[in-house]
Amino acid sequence: MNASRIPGQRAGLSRGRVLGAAREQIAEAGLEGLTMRALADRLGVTPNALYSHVESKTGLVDDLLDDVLAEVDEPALGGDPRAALHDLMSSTYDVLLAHPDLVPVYLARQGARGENAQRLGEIMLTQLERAGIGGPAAREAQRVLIVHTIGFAAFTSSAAGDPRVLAPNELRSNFEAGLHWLLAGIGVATQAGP
Amino acid sequence: MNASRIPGQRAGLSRGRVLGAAREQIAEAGLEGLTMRALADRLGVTPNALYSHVESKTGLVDDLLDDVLAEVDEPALGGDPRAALHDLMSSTYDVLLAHPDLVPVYLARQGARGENAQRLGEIMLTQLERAGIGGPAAREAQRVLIVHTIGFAAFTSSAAGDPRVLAPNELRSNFEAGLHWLLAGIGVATQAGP
DNA sequence: ACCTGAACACCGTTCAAGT
DNA sequence: ACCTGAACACCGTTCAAGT
Repeated sequence: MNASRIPGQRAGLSRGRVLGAAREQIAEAGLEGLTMRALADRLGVTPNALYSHVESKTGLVDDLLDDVLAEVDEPALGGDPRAALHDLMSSTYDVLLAHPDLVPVYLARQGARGENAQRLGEIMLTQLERAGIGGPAAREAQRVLIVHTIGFAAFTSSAAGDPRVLAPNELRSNFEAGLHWLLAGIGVATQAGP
Repeated sequence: MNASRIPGQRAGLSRGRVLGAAREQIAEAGLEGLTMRALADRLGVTPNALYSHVESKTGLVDDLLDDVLAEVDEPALGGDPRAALHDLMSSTYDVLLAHPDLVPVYLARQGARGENAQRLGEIMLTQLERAGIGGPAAREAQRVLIVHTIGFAAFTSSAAGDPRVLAPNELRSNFEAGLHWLLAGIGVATQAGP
């Protein structure tokens, strides 16, 4: 597109601008529409210019994934640990569904390598500890809750394009039902379901 | 590779042979190694010849996915419905882990379009009914159990390439723990965990 | 350090032709 | 109907060069 620049001239790119453009591209054309070449076009740059700010397409997507988790609401520090765990998973579900194209990629990658993913994982362990669950049992509970939350978000987002769709409301309350069953099994359940 | 054939000569291809070669290719080179061109090479054929037996690469993978589910053990008809549900999900988990490269694709696709997937879904509903769960509650339970099983299989298979790995045994008993929590919550639990 | 130009080594899929 | 030959419209990534 932009042939007015010659080698050596800056285009004003930055890592942040590249990630932002990637989010725009996904929003407009879906995950399959996110190619290095389309991304370069959007930024008015040749494809290889991106590699000055991003190590690879895989790395770019990894950063995108972890950035999404920054939007998850952290529970208050002093509150009820059971409610905190419920709200944390529930907020994660909502945040994931706000970026439906990225959800299927989550379980494919190792679930917890980015900064935000690790931080959320530690918050979970802290709240589990406060609820009386520690050691290996806490890590078991943590994995089950993560799988349920990301898995159900993936299920919901893939069902969105289906002909005989369920209403998102129904799938959300389905997610909540499972979450309560799990919290009860782990031993941190509130008295009543919603 | 094979330049000895001229247009019009048969190569002896069939849908079954294509699917079989696809499985071999995945086993040797992983899912990313499954390309139409590599598949054609393996069969001694030009890439476009495959389109006489398969509608697209996506369709091929869909068939591969559903074929895997044919290996799942069906529960005995007359037994305890709680045990049947447990064994069915447990067998599904094992079968999925026997094909780790295909697992991440499952949740990305609509979970239940193939023949075998639908058949297993109906078996679940039958056993839930026998356990006293019917109607919308049964479909809720069904979704939660499916998400847990496929999700945990995906988690386990992605953790297999990890440096600080957990033993597969540990992840399997982690899966079992979550499964028992869910069955208890649904209302079809056995008295004791494993 | 940041970008362009050009290229490498691939993809899935289609179209026309041959038997 | 089943295959080849050739091509279309793409990919991610690398290498050399320019400022």
